[in-house]
Amino acid sequence: MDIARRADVSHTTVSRALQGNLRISSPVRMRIAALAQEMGYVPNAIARSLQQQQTRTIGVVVSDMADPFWGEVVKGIDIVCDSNNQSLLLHAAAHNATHQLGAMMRLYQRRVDGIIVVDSQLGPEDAKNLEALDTPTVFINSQRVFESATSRTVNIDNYAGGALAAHHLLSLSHQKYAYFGSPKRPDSNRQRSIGFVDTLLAHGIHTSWIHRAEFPTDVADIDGGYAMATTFDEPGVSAVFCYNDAIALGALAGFRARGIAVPHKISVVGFDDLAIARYSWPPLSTVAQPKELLGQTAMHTLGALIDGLAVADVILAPTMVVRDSTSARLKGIRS
Amino acid sequence: MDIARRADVSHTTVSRALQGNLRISSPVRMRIAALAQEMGYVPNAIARSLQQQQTRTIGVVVSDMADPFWGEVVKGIDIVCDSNNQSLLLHAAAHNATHQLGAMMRLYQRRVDGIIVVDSQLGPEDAKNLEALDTPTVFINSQRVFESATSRTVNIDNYAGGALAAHHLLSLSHQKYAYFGSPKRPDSNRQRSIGFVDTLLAHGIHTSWIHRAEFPTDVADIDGGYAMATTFDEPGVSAVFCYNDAIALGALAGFRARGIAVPHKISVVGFDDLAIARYSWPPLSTVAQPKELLGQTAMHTLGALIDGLAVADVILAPTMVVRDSTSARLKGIRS
DNA sequence: CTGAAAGCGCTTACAG
DNA sequence: CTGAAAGCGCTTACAG
Repeated sequence: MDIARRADVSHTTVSRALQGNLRISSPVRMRIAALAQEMGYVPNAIARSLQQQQTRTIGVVVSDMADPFWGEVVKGIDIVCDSNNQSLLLHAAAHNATHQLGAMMRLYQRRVDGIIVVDSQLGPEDAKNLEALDTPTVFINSQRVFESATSRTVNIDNYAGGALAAHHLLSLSHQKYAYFGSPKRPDSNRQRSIGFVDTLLAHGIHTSWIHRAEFPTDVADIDGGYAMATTFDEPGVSAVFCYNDAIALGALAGFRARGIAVPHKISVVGFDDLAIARYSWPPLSTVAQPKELLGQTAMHTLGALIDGLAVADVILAPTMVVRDSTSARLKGIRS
Repeated sequence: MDIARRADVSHTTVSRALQGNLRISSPVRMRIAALAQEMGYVPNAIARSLQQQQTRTIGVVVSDMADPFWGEVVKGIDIVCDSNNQSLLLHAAAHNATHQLGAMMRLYQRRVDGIIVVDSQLGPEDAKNLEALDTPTVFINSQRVFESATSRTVNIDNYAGGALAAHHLLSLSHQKYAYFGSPKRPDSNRQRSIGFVDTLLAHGIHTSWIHRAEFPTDVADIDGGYAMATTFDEPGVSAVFCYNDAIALGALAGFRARGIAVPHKISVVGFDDLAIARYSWPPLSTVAQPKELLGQTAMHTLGALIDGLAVADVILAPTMVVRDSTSARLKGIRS
């Protein structure tokens, strides 16, 4: 270390001084600090990581960074990383289980202290790989459910979200309903639809009055929503609950293309509350997820896991945001 | 190294075998590979980085990860990182020059091989800090222009984009125009508006027929667009070009709130071509930026910089995407 | 074809 | 209060 020579002390002393170790005398500490400043010395975090067997880095794997929903979640993660003086190693395009596992492997090579995977597609068959990685991991809105000793889960309460949508629509006295689902997200799709349907049934809506649509797994959500809205044709349905805002936004466009007025002919509710939802036409009624909070909570859970503390899975509550894409039933499609 | 003992060879041999070094005999290589596999050995990239003085990591600093535009750019960056076997260290919420410099400092501590800053707010006064960092850097869509030996720039041609918008609107025979600008992005805002205005002037539009609006710097783009649309009041203006899609989307909502039909009363064109732009109401005519390509190009430029090759700044061409938010002039606001 | 040794830039127990 | 030494997990020039 050059600065050791110029300060005429040892290596060791410089290292300690820069850490603010109180065993180093104040004058020496000042001199070293000044010298470091002047020489533009910046400690090498790589060397430090190697020595300490800890990188202060957390890995994040995301299915699709172009999705604004995940953008907000990652922002939440980043904020707490920043305030913890941790860094964030990102894999931004891991759209299936294989890619996600691959990304986790690469993160492990870099010895991240922990991993957050967002929109996880991993299932029980991956549990052994996970344990082999032996890195604390938290899953945000995982799409399949399974247990692993080194991992925890932070999820939105999808069932409750579906119920929220149902209550809102029920209060508007609709009678026939539809659910526009996403085939790519088995677990959350199921939970949302079940929460929705259960609630409708509990309020006297007959099964035959509840319809479902799904789109091919290889099309984007928004296109899927558009497609479902243009082809959907159940007489009397006046309210549709969509798996997420992207689908709802597509559906809005699809209904418009058919000349079916929202909300007069049909009410639509989404899920997520994207930034854009307030500005769609009509402004979208939707079940809101606390996106940044999901990220922050995941970081806190991961922190506990890393520190070896006991932590439980967490489930966050959604809220209903009413805007103008829903209104009281007048009449449905065709009659 | 445990595996060295079990294979009954040295440390050195294991290291070489795992690298596929041909100087190691084939049988030994096989045996070691099998052992490594069986023992679940994964090389420590941190140690490797320290030894090689190269981390194969690139740092990315973004002003706001919740913005879908940057999400797509980062996705482009990630894709080439992935195929280069590089990792991506992200700082996701550096919304001003100070934060951006701070983030770059943290990246330097981790000895990233290079840095990409997206939506850079840095200006000439930061040049010396940049050079002190002595890390190859590329700026994507930087908002201020300056030179630095260690950095390059990848930008959209903002001037050409403004001209594209003007040509499109001119072809629809509008007469009075407005530009809805973003005060937070001095350089690109200026370029887009100048490209727009120059082109209009060149086609005989009188200066007094071109109006501009801007919103307070502390409000979000989309809200700013809404605000401008609801307050804008220049008689006869029948076409507005917005700094970006967020502003245009807000403006669409604002005009709608006032009962001003788009495009019948007023045409609006955006800039960016966000995924949502096709699904707004009406679908937005906009100047498209090649978002993933911006990210990929930045990576290639950065690669050259890292390898010490000569590279120039690059300017990418925008394209005009015509949808339904623009049409031939009928009449403007009020008359 | 294989190994012993040095070194990347730090931190920290041990000794003084 | 300060320093010499060992070690984190790798790679690679040098020697054999």
